[in-house]
Amino acid sequence: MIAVKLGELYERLRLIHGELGKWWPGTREEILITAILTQSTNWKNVEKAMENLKKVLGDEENLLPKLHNLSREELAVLIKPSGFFNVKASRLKNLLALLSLYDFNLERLGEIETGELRRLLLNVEGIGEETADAILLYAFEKPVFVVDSYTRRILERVFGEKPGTYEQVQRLFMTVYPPSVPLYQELHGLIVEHAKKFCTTKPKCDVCPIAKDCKTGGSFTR
DNA sequence: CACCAGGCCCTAT
DNA sequence: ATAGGGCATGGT
Repeated sequence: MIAVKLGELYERLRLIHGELGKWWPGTREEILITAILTQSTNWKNVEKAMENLKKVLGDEENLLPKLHNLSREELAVLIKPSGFFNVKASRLKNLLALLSLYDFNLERLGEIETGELRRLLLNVEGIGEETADAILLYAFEKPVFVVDSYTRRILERVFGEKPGTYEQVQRLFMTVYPPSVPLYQELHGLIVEHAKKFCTTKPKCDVCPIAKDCKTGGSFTR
């Protein structure tokens, strides 16, 4: 049995899934929106909700200011397919309120120091660590690694590791992998895509190419 | 029919 | 710190 090294994970996943390209679709404005819509929700449902929004607001720029002018109730109806529509409508409004303080100028927001911008996002009710980091990595292109439930699951199943806190997992990845926006974007996407195929709640290790190196066979090493 | 999906917040322990 | 419940639609 071969021990899988965390540092080899990216390469292994790349060989299995190829290049993802732009994994998180949409403009930066859309990414800010979908980051909230996708919370614990299938991407298909997020797409339906986004289509509703575009249908009403048009699919060109300035989505955010237009959204800001909708009421929470109007918003809730439009994003219904994404589930949790009441809480998500509030969360979106909260984020939009923050963005409005910067006149929805994403360029200017992007110039804010990463740690500071992260704090701003975390102060928004409804944005937790994962959503904040997803926004930082995919919308603002900051080299911050995103940790989600799949990342923990893979750490657990493939490496037999107790995941620990969000920060611990994030630091682990960011220690092993050098800070790189394309790398972090791609690696997180690969983890999600791999997990969706093989690391569902009912593991499909029988058809997973790296299952033979999982904790049932391999061991974790740095 | 049951179960889950690219979380977060609040409460209780 | 960690566990559990609520939030809700649509796909399998």
